[in-house]
Amino acid sequence: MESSWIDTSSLALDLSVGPRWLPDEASRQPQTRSTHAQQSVSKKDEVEVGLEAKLNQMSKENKMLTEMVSVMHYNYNALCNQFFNLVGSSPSKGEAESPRRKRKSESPEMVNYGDVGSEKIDGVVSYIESNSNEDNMFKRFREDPKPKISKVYVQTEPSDSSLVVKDGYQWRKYGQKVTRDNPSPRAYYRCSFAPTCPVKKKVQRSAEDRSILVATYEGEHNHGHLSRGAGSVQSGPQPCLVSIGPSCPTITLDLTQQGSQPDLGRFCREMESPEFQRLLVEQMATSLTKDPNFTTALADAISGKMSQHPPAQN
DNA sequence: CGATTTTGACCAGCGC
DNA sequence: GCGCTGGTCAAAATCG
Repeated sequence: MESSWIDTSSLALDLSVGPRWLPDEASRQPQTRSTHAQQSVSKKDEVEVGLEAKLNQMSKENKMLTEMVSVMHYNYNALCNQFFNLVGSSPSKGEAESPRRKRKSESPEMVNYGDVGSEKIDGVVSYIESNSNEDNMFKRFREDPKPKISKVYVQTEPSDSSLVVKDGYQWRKYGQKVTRDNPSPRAYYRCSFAPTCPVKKKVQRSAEDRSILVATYEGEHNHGHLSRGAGSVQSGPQPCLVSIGPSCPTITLDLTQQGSQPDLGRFCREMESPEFQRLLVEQMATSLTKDPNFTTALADAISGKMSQHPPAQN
């Protein structure tokens, strides 16, 4: 996941959380027409004030959630690094490379899908799987220390046949192969920003869904994030866009704020609490049920079902 | 002209 | 040992 914080453009934060203001709700507001002009003006003011308050509240919530996710990302990376240091304690990755062309097995054990995230890259949605499950990581490092591997699934235009995953890093392609289990070719890339950077990635279209690109990252960058802001090297939290799906409300998080470091410990404790988990689920459910598209689609589906199977007449 | 991509060849691991 | 396969190399081609 570390290499996958990409999109820079958006500062938008649409969590669809909390009470949602629906346009047609406005028209359903009390229709009673006051003949008194001043009364209607003051009502209008009240509505505006109320709306502003709601907006403020929502933006506060959004800000808080943004910080939480940012902290979660920080914490995750910190934990990973700690774990690497504690358990791995092996010579620097990449430096101690095994003899060249040593085949690496892609055993299921290596890629653990316990930690799944998602993000939006240049208009496409990607889902990230990384090998962060602690048990398996521990087992893996005890048995055979290997470079960190993560997978990124990138939804692309079906017409787009290129094997390019824009992740903000600079890659140099060094090979392409057609593999046995997949008719589409696999492209091999190496990080070309730093000659010593050991990170490699493989990009191949999914055999099941040709519109999905599967990028497999191996290793960790030993330099900052680049290719943003006129090629300047950047580090720290990268912007993150999370999209649950086309029909679901989007959660757009901006992690570009690099100013103050929030209280990591406090936020992490909060996020681990069952209360936070419960709230998260509640907010997801709320955002779904408040989404007019969702409710409309649900109503359509139900009415469709009912018309297919009309209730038994008595 | 330097950087990047393409592509055929080569090499090593693995299963039989 | 042999063949298959994935991963990498490196020369040529292409691009900006």
